[in-house]
Amino acid sequence: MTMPRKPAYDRDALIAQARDIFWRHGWAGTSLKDLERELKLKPGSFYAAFGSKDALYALAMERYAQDGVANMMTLARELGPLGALKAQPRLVVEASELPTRACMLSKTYAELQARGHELAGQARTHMVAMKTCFADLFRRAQKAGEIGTEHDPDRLAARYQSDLLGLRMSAERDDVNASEIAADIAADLDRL
Amino acid sequence: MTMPRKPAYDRDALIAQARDIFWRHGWAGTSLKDLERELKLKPGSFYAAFGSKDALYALAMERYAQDGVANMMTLARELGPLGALKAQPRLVVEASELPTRACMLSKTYAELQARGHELAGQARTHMVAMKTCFADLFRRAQKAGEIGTEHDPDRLAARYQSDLLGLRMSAERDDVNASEIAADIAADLDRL
DNA sequence: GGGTTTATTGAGCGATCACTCAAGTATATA
DNA sequence: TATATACTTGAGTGATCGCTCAATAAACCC
Repeated sequence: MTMPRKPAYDRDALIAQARDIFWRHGWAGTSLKDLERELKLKPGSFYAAFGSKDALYALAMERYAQDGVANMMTLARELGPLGALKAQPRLVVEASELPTRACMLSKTYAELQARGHELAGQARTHMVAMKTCFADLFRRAQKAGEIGTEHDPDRLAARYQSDLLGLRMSAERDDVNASEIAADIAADLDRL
Repeated sequence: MTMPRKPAYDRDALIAQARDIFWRHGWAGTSLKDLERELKLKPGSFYAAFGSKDALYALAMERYAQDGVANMMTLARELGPLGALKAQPRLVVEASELPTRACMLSKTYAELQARGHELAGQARTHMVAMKTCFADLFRRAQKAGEIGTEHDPDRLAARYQSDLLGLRMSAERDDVNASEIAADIAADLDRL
C-alpha cells in the first residue's frame, strides 16, 4: 500500500473564493469558465474536487450561512443580544470588504425559486436558521429586560430579517442613503 | 402604393405576458425558447417585433414600473396619501394573481448589477422613480397633517421602499408570516 | 383579381454552457 | 530507485444559448 499525491490547492480557501464569486454574480451569472479562471483550476481538477457547479454553490452557501450565524453570536457576546441586533444594520452597510451588500441567500432564493431548483430550498433552509438566530437574540433581550415582553420574539425576528434584507438590497444602490435606513432600523429596536 | 399586412398578435398583451415571465424567472432564467413557447411567436416574428431579448425585457420593466406608480396614485386618490402608503404592504402580500411577490426591479438589479448590464441601470432608474413617488406621498401626508413634519420625506421614502422590498422578498417564503410584517410596517407609519 | 408589402415560418448559425476523460505528471511508500 | 496512486491538464463532448435569414403565406390597395 503506497500513499498518493496531495492536492496543490487549499480546499477551504477555494470554497470561500467561490462563495464571493457566486455571491456577487449569482448562479447563472457565474460560468465554469469564470470559476476555473478565478480559482485557477482546470475542469478536471474542478470536478475531482467539487463534483459539480451546484455542489460547490451549496458548499459556498453553507459557508456563508455559518459565518453569518457565527458573526451574530460573536456580536452578541460583545454587545449583548439587543446591542448585536442594533449594531448589525450599521455593520452591514459600512462593511467595505464584502463582495456585495445584498444577502447571498435571498439572491439565490430570488433567482432560483421559480424553477424549483434545489439550491433555492437550501437557501431557504439557511434563511430559516438565520431567522431562528435572530429570534433567540430577541428572546434573550427580553429575558435581560432590554426590551419589553409584550411582543412575540418570532414575529420580531421575521420583521427584523425582512428589514435587513431590504436594507442590504438598498445598500447596493448609490441613490439610497443606506446609513440612514440602518440608523432608523436600529432606532426602531429601542422603541420595543 | 399598397398597404401591408397587419401583425396577428397584440403587442401590448405580449409585453405584459413577457413581463410576467421575466418577473418570475429572471433574465438568465428566461430563454428565448421559453418566450417563443409562451408568447407563441417563432424566432423570426419575435425579432421583427422586439429586436432582442434585452429590448423586450426593457419594455417589460417599463410596463412594470409604470403600473406600479399608477397603482400608488390610484390608491392615494381613494385612501389619501397616508392611507395609500399604509394599505400597500397588505395589498402586496394579499395579491394572489401576481407572478411572484418579489419586486421585479430589485430582482433585475440584484441579478445584473455586478456585470454592469444595461438593464440593471434601467431597473435602478425605475426604482428611483418609485421612491420619488413614495416621497411625494409622504410630503402630501405631511401637508394634510396626517403625519408630523419633523421627518424628512425623502428619508421616510427610502426607508419605506427598503421595508417594502424586504417584505416582498419575505412574502416569497412560506416560513414567514408576511401579513404580520405588512401590518407592522403599516403600524410604524401611524407613529410618525 | 393582380401586384405589392409585410408577417410568419423553421432550419440552422456560431458561441457558450456544464461537464468528461484519456494522457501526462508529481509524490508518496517500499 | 521502483512502483503505485492520485492529481493535473486541456482538448473535446452534446446540449442549449441568443439570434439570422431565405422561403412562404397572408392581407392590403388598386
